[in-house]
Amino acid sequence: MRLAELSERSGVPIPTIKYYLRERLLPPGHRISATQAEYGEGHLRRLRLVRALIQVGRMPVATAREVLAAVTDDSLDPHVRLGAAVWAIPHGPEPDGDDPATDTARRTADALLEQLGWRFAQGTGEQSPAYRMVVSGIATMVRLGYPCDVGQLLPYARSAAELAVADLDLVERYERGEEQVEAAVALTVLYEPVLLGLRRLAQAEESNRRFG
Amino acid sequence: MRLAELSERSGVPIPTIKYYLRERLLPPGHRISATQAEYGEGHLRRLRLVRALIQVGRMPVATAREVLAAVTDDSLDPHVRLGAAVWAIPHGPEPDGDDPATDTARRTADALLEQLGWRFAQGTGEQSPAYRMVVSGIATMVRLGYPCDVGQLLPYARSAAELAVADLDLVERYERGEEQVEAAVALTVLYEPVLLGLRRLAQAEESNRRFG
DNA sequence: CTTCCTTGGAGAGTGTCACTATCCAATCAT
DNA sequence: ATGATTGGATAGTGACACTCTCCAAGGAAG
Repeated sequence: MRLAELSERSGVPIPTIKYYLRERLLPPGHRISATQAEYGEGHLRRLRLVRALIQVGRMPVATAREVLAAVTDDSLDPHVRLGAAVWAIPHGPEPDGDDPATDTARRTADALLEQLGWRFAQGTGEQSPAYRMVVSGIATMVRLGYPCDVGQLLPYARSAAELAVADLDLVERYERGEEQVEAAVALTVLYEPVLLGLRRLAQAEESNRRFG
Repeated sequence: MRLAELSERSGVPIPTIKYYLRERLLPPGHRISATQAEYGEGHLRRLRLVRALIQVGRMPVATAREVLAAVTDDSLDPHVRLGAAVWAIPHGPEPDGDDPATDTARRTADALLEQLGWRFAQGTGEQSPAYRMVVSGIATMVRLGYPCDVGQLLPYARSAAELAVADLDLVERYERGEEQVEAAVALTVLYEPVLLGLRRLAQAEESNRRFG
């Protein structure tokens, strides 16, 4: 398959594909001659994943590159690779270390994880992006004057635990290996908007039930 | 309080506050003289909310303006206002109408809502942003070759329903009125990163339990 | 009073980042 | 042979959230 066909079948404009190639989000095609390269189904698949990460996951190009590098790194054990890929995924704004609200948030988060018995959640040694994400979110709420204590967060954490079970069930449908890692990344990222959308719909439904 | 003090207490640079004033994200201060204006606690509160919407919610300025306009619109009934504010909130990429994957996604979403009995979820007349968000997310997964049928989505929808109950419980702690609408907006937006972060942490925990 | 500093406001400029337009020489199709 | 197409490199575009610079009108210190 040539660049033009890759573009047609993926719906991504040719210059954009060239850009992704340049940024090493997409591996180069198999060179046929000095001016032609051949692309396979793997490229098509990878290209769609890239688009999903960038457009749906709103991920910066540099971050997407890291995630994809982890997905493809054959030198790692699949389980480790999965961890590395998901580890690289998001990370909004970093928690502001100078802010007392951040300290409060950190204590709340730690208490919550303690109560849930999530010992691996903070990551090994340094703190995981997910942990920082939670802390920074709580800190923002504290700053705005919303209480946001452990009791308030618990139902959210319990729902998150259910979600994780559903996630892992889906991931286990795939063969261990690159395919599974790719599925994990895709499902983690792509279910986010779906989940948030469903939450909004459920809110509307619940709101109507109570006040309607 | 003068602009300088507002800036110090909020941590937002003066030029940025001026920018928000220009963009009508922040109501103008009470003019004391031709060159001076006084700002109150309400301004500080609003300013922090603006930052939260833009930086945490990654919301474009224009969208934030709409949301805030709905929050402040005294001519509307609080319940309607709440709906209007949340309605305006985000909405990543629009579903691509020309794509067969979008049709599949729409059917899946409709079947899911049918099965759940969520009748208000699609919005009145036109489709709600949340519904479009869900459709576009499902379509992306279909395009990537992930099955994503009703059975697969159901556990997510059930968790979303639990989340909505928790959300509405929190919102009901506040007095009906602007305060409540503001709380609803803040909680909807600010709990998103927390929720997604908790999901990642729970995934790590669950993954460790299964493969660790 | 006068001199200096600060204030709020307005317009233009900056940085970032994902993408796109333009060229170019080599090569393929006819 | 010859015109179109390909992949690759370089530079440009557009959107957007700020941020800089200037200005005239007040206020404050001497």
